Amino acid sequence: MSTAAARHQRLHAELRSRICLLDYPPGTRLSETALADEFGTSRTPLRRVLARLEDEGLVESRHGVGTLVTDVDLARMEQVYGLRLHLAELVGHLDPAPVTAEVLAGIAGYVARGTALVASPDARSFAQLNMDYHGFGLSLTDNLPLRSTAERLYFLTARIWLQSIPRMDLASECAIFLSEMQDTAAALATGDTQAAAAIRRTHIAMSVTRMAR
Amino acid sequence: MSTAAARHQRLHAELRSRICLLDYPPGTRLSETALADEFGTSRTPLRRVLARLEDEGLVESRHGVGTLVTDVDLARMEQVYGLRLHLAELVGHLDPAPVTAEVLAGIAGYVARGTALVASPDARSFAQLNMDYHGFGLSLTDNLPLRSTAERLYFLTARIWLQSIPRMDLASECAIFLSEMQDTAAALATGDTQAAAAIRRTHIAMSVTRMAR
DNA sequence: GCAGTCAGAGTTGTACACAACAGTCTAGCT
DNA sequence: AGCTAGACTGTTGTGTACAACTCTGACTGC
Repeated sequence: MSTAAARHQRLHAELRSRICLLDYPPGTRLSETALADEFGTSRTPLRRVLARLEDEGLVESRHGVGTLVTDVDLARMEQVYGLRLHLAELVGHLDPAPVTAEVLAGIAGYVARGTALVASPDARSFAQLNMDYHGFGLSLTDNLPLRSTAERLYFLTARIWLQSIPRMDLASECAIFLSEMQDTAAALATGDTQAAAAIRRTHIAMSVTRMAR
Repeated sequence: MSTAAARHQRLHAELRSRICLLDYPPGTRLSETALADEFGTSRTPLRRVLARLEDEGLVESRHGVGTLVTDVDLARMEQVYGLRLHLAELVGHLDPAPVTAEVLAGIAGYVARGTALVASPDARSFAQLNMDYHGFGLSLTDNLPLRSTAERLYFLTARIWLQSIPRMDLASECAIFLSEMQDTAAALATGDTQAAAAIRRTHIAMSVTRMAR
């Protein structure tokens, strides 16, 4: 693989992570020159990354003003959630991946991380774990376009939970999350990816209703 | 709207159309300088467009070689079709748009174009009509992410029909297409967008099985 | 005759200088 | 005092020169 494409992927994932973990809160002005300087490159390859983030709806470049992190609210994102629910369900029906020992080891690891999170709740750790866990959930299907589509939509809504957590009970959210992972582990132990996908779907739906309060 | 963004949209739509109508068959080497010259701009804005097309999977840039139109075959695209089927169905369930007089006028127009197509069948005209009609079908939902996602996946598979038509019966395909549009017109006349979406879904599915032969 | 090598053309990737633009602050006039 | 014009600063968008890379083909040595 060419190093240029690899660097592009790295920068894209890094900036996307910063945006979705609210290191760059909505409205933040990202400086192309500052970022290029930080990553030891010129503006040109960096603009390639920002362009992709703009196509994905995470930033918005305005001539003469700056590159602004987009603002998101639950109302505008409800359409995305409506679609995400169905896609989560589809993971269990469209080219489901065989449940290998590797998969079982993966879910066990997430249960462990979830247990640790419940022991010492932290909003940012929750968000990071949720992000990683979403990637794991996508690995349950071999349907590549489904994966990339669901990923795209996930990162579009990922920030909302962190924005809403001040109005919610963090400890309770962590416990619910761990509970979901445990249920998923049980489903995967029997090789039932459909059940795992259904669990994910209902979890997302309930999470939305809790945030909407 | 800034003229820069507008031009970007224009060039993107134009190149995408050329690729999906096989003006640029798979494997074609697109020259950045030649395209920049044709559109009266420099390589920089044009590369922005090509980057987007690459993210969408329609072209692939290789350093020192060129920007190649991607190759697609039905086998690799079956995953995309599997997803498209469900999304087509969702158009009728997720934020369905009210059936206005404008919508009815739209479908009537497409039936007319379909009738003309049956009168004098032509592969390229079919493909163009199919492309426009797909956009119309998306207008039946107000769910924006569903629209953009379905559009993205459509253009990923749009070329396959034109590639397969030499092994199929063009007149028969045109008749089937017209029949679908007439059924859709009847469904929309009763305000039943769910039925319209279901018709679209079954049509896509049957089209795939015919192409697979 | 054949294989290896090297030079050349053509391409995309990168860096940088400059143009275009938006917002702000100040100076000057009324 | 208030208001307007204009310069100034900082940003993104564009153009262009050059670097990095791939492939081809001819040439040279054996």
